[in-house]
Amino acid sequence: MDSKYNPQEIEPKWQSFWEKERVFEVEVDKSKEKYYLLEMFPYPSGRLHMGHVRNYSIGDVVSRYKVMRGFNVLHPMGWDAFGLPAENAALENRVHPNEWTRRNIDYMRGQLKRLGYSYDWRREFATCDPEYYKWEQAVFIDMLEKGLVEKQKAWVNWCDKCNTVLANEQVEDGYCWRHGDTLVRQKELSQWFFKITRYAEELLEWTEKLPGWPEKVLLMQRNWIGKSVGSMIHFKLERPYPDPETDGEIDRVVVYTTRPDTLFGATFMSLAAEHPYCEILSRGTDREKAVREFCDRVRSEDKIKRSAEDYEKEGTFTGAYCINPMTGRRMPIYVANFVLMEYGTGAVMAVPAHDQRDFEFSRVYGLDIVPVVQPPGQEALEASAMTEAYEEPGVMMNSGEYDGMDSLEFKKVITDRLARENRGGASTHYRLRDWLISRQRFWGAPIPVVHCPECGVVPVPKDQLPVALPAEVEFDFEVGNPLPRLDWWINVDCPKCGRPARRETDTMDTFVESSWYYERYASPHCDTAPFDDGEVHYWLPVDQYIGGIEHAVLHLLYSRFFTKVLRDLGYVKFDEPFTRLLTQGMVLKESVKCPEHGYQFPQEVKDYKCPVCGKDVEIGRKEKMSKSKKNTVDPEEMVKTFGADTVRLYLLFEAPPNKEIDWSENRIQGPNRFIHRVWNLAVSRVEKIKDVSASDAAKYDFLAGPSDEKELFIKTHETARDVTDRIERWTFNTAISALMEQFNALADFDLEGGDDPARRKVLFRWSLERFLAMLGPFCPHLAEEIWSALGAKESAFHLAWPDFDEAMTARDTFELVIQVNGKVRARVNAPVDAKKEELEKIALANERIQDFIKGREIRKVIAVPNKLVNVVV
RNA sequence: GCCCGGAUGGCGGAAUUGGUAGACGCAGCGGACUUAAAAUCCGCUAUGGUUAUCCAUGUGCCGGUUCAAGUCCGGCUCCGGGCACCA
Repeated sequence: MDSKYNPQEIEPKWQSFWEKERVFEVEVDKSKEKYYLLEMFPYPSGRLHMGHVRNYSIGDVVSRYKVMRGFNVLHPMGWDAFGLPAENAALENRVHPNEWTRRNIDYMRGQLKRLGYSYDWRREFATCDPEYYKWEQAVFIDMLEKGLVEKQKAWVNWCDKCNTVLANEQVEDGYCWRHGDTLVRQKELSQWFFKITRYAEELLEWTEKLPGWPEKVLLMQRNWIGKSVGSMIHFKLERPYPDPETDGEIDRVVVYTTRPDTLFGATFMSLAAEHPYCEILSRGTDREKAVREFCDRVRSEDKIKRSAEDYEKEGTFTGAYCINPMTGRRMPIYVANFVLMEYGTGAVMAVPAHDQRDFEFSRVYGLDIVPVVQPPGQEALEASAMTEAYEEPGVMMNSGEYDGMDSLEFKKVITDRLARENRGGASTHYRLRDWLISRQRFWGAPIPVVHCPECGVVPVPKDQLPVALPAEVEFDFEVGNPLPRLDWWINVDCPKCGRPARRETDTMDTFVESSWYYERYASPHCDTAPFDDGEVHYWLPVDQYIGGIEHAVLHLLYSRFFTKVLRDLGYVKFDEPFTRLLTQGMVLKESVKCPEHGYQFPQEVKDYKCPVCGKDVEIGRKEKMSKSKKNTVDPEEMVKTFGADTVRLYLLFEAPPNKEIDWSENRIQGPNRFIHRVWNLAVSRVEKIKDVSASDAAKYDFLAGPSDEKELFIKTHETARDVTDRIERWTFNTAISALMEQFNALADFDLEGGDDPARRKVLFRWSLERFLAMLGPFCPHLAEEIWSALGAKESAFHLAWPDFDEAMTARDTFELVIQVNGKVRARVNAPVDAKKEELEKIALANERIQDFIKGREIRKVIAVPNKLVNVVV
């Protein structure tokens, strides 16, 4: 060993050793219990960021730990390689996105290897490999045939910057998830959808059966699915209207409500601006122009404005009326700006007495308020006296024969009656919408269908897959997405009739690729099917998945859906992809902003002055590292300065995995110093213990030896217990602090003292070896280096995890705490397992305690064996 | 508005089922080594009290249960996150 710790030298050495010895390669082995550990794969943006390093360092601890515990561990890595940044880079640099992507992958693979992660690199693939998306296209065709994918005309989200549509899950607060500054517009377009709504109930039910997931994520998914139980109610129109779609007639408006009990109080009807009836009902009347103008205006407003809290409730009368099925009342039909087309039927029965929005609306437009639910135990509501809607349950009133009935009970009664009379019935709704998966972009998996003027939509036959992206394409800002212009690529013969047809030019949402990549890792090179049956059912489901909380309803919901689809298509036999999930905390850093020059790199800011102009800067709060805020720290720089082991140890020691980390250059000194101390201790001791073997430790009874030997022996056992426990409980920061304690004990242990030098050496070596074994998952290079300096020929990767024997930690005395009235007044040594009575005797005999109880009456003495005695006076 | 989390020294964080609050580390202070600095090593470090091995106070606030509360119960405050005109 060099006297100086030099990670730049030892880390690459061990990395190539692991690669050469194929240490991390795994195969199906039915004699061993499998463990599939997965971290969310990265988008190859160019360089790893600190969040990646944290994610993968957490995973690597568990992976290496499970190997040492005897599991057959699958730990793969790959690339989420399709997506917009590659395409934008292509436009800017006029290179094919593939070239940009591959270059980034090569670079980032190198970065991952320099961090020493235990991946089986033979299983690596990128989602932009045609051998990968070929199988995605095959599944798409299966789904098409099963009716799980459909082209629908709908109002969809459009981002002007992405130049494409977006799924609901990709719209955050009305803004594009990629471009936080770009408002999403609504456009009516014909697009491809995955029928995820068919799985709404199953996806919801299974959230109750995933105990290994954080409750928070399950809750977010439940909210997103948004189940509500209510009724459909038909309202007859006053007169029929012609239906332009079917050439038939429209005679009713159907609404969905969770408050059928308030039906007697429905005094008008509200339609969404996107509702087709707005036009139909007003056509040819004097309301036509006003309705069209109102609808156009509302529709052109962006989502964020429409969902703002102070968005004023507005509407306009369509000129049409419908009839309340219970009261026969003539109800005017309005278009209202607060009614959403995407929820329920886009039409709402308005009950101003019992819905605050309807109440406000009725005030503005002078519509009748009829209370039908009476607050229990209070006087009946009086419409003229109401200042707000009464939304709670109560007792029915103004509801004919049902007056006096409990409103909750009435819900069932009225729904049953409507169903019996064919005027409605029970209905369940979900907030979840179908997943819009088509994108008007080049760099994605092509949707494998052709459009034939004769046969319509025709899937590409499976033996002609993949429908590969063209390799020879010019990229130009003026043109944008080149795909729709590539006549040679688009013009094909219809696979069905052979006549000229056109290829679909939309590609799939990149979230489709990430919905099943983890299943492909089981047999990444299988070329006859998406998965090899034996492999996928040996390894899957993923036992532990680790990634960011930001995917709580995106990737994690899509993946659950896709797995269920694959199951129903007969590809897999399990229901859920991820048994356990850890959402790791983000790595944060404060941002620094100059009022004139915007965000600045904190490390370039001195004395709170802008490095450009010298003006005072604002120190922002700690937030997620991002390029736009310039608050990033490049992990590669950190690895160059401190070494991979130190960066890993810092990220693991700073906080528990699920908590945020405030990046601090200061605090990396702790782990850095610890690693140097470990190195220095090894350098100074290795030669002295070379001639003894740790296995001789079994020959000695250290518990009977000198007290310092006994203490090190017990500490070593206790550390095995604590580190194991804490890894199992996912608090790696405290696992590391336990290792630090054992190290401190090792460093304090005097190798020279005692009566039997050989025994001391054996003890020290045995303790050091166990320490190194447990250090391995955290600092693998350091552990390997010292392990080999001790004479080992095998990799420390395959060491057995230190066992723990309770009997080996048996001390014969403990520190007894003596309290008077619950306050600690003395500590004395007492024999372990002393009886309560003995402890009481010891406590009362103590001089200091006697001072405290002198002249006072002892009311009670409580003794807790091996802990404390409390004297109550 | 609704639903989840949180709140412990100057800082990150410990404290399995109520039983020694502050493990481990950072920063700080003092000392050793050094011509000097860095590094390293040793010691101190919750707050207050004329800082002895003593006393008092102390885990966001108010109250309760208990021999004993960071931990349990009731009522708040603040912070973070998710959802939100969902009929």
